Amino acid sequence: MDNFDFISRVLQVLGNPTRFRIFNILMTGTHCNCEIAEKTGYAINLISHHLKALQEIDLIQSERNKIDARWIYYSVNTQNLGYIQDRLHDFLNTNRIENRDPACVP
Amino acid sequence: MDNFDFISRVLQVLGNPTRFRIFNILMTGTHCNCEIAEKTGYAINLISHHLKALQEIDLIQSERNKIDARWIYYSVNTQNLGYIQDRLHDFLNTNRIENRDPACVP
DNA sequence: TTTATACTTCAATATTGATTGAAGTATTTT
DNA sequence: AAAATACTTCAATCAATATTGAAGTATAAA
Repeated sequence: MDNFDFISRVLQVLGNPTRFRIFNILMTGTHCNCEIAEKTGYAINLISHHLKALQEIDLIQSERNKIDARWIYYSVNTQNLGYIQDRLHDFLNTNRIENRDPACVP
Repeated sequence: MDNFDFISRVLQVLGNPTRFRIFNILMTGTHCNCEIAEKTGYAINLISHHLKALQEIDLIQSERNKIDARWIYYSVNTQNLGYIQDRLHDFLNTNRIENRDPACVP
């Protein structure tokens, strides 16, 4: 997957409003599935589904509680978020835009 | 529409791979519909449809050719792109992430 | 003023993937 | 060992929207 496809995929994943909302909750810190359910009102399996998509692009990570491993904590993968932030910034950089004359002229 | 919804909408629009590809072509400079069709192979009305969506969030703009007004030129709205770039950068800022203990603990 | 061009809009269909409900897994508690 | 908890995975349905084909609009050329 080249950089173009990577950015496209990230936008696709965050482009879903439900996922965007869940991600934004994780931006306020570590949460478990049940807490996200509480805050959003979404079904618990739906949250699980979207967390998986976020995890697949390494935007978030999960960790089981040391004492009670039934609890799984989800948090933003800060290192990769920084990377994505940079790639996205580069992608949207206005300097990339060339002063081009369209080929189709009368 | 608050900033959160705005970013969500931008991600939604760019999250579509076809639109993302069209947008990326415009990042290489001004194009008319027919040129995008040539480069992508997409149907001309499909391109028109996606350009409209990009235009609705002011990511791109259009201008008719002065001599032959049948030609419509599409280009990235650099000012608004810069704004979006900044908002997105803020949104993804790792400093926003709080060091939070999940409420659900054993 | 008829025809051609460049593009848009509309309406219908197709596709993707979001959502739901049920079943399954892992772990802990009793 | 059985029941409860926290969550995941599967399979089916549903909804949003992408795509297509046809008709429509605006402008220019013949």
